[in-house]
Amino acid sequence: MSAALKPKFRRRAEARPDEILDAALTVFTEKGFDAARVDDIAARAEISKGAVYLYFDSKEALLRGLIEREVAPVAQRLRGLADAGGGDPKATLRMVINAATQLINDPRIFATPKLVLSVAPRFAKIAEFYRKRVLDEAVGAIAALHRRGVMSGAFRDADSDTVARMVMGPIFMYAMRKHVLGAKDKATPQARADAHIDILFEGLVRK
Amino acid sequence: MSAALKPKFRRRAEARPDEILDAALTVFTEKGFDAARVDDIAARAEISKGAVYLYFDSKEALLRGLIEREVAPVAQRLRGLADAGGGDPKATLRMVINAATQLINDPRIFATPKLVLSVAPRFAKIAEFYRKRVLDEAVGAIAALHRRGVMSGAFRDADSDTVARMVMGPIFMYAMRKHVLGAKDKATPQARADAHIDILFEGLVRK
DNA sequence: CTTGCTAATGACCGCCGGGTCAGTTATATA
DNA sequence: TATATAACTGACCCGGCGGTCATTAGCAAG
Repeated sequence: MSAALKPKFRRRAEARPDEILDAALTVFTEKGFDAARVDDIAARAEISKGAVYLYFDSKEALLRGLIEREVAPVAQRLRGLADAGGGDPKATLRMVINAATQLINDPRIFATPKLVLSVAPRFAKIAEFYRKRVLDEAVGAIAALHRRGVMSGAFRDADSDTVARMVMGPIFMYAMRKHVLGAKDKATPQARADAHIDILFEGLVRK
Repeated sequence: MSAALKPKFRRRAEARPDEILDAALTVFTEKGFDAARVDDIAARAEISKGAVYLYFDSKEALLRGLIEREVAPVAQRLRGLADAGGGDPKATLRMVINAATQLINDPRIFATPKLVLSVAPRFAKIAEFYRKRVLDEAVGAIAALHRRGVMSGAFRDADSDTVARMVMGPIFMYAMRKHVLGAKDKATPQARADAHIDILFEGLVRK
């Protein structure tokens, strides 16, 4: 008990807002928006509750700030996958399904969608924001990919929005089952992705 | 303003618990579990808050009671559709997708799943209960249907769980988008179901 | 060292909402 | 009409949490 005695707090953090949002994401995800106390978030960020209110006007502002921050990288990733894969729509779609199936396994990646879904009934603005900036983007990207595939003759013609739902729906449902309802599964992500691609590409019916 | 003067309250309702649960479902769905006040629920059931506590120990008990009551009919419906459709797996699956696509449009039908999803992070027991009694039942029923189809030569062989996810996932995703995120769509349920069935049965790839 | 400023604290307030309970009103019985 | 009892009310309590603010701790500059 000699040299250390770390200071009661450190000053001048431009990094503070981000640290607070990190803490908020963790606590909101663990407990849900209402049950999470601002004190919890402050504690997790290792500052006092008062300090939180230096950077954010209210608990709700914390939520909005968090979701806005989290949307950007997702949107970017989505745009990336739309353009990726060179000219081969089949290969690209395969890649997309593989990547999404892998990524969704990570609880941290699914944390924000999960949070948005849970607060959506009470915060219509947030719901709309997320729908337009994430869901519609994703659906649009996959639909566009499908249409390119139809043009190039790789895919049969079909309703592109439905195609998007058949790509994302099963993955989304798996995520909900695992991260929200707490199910464990035996199949590896790779096996799931392979089966998904096989059925989606070849269909269910024996020819 | 003479004869009526309706009594301040009516007595002896064996129907009370059910009326309260009806009110709870409405209010929980509108506001979410935490934001819903027991006073709100009482008001909606046209009784006082005190009366609610004559029938339920706590707000949480209200939630548990509600979900337990709502699970039974869903499970029953699932079992029904699994057995229906005579011997033709293709026709049965077509029917299942059609029915599910139609049913999910009704906000009241999706209300409980939506509620469960929103409280699941905080009430692990409820999440598990719902997962086993509803989700696993549904997945099991569809998987069994698929396996029957493989036996009879109607379907190609594939991982049955993945098949189940490809049947339910797109429908579930549509429901979330509509009932949770508040999206409106142009396509009719029939059109969506038809496209879903077409892609699922025939596959995406041009032969 | 002093001064000035900002980052941060932590004790505090007020209110909201879950839960209680003494009292009141309807009903059954006779 | 009188009595007993079950159903119900509504005022109340109290703990917890969002939000505030006077005060203090750290830092930079002269």
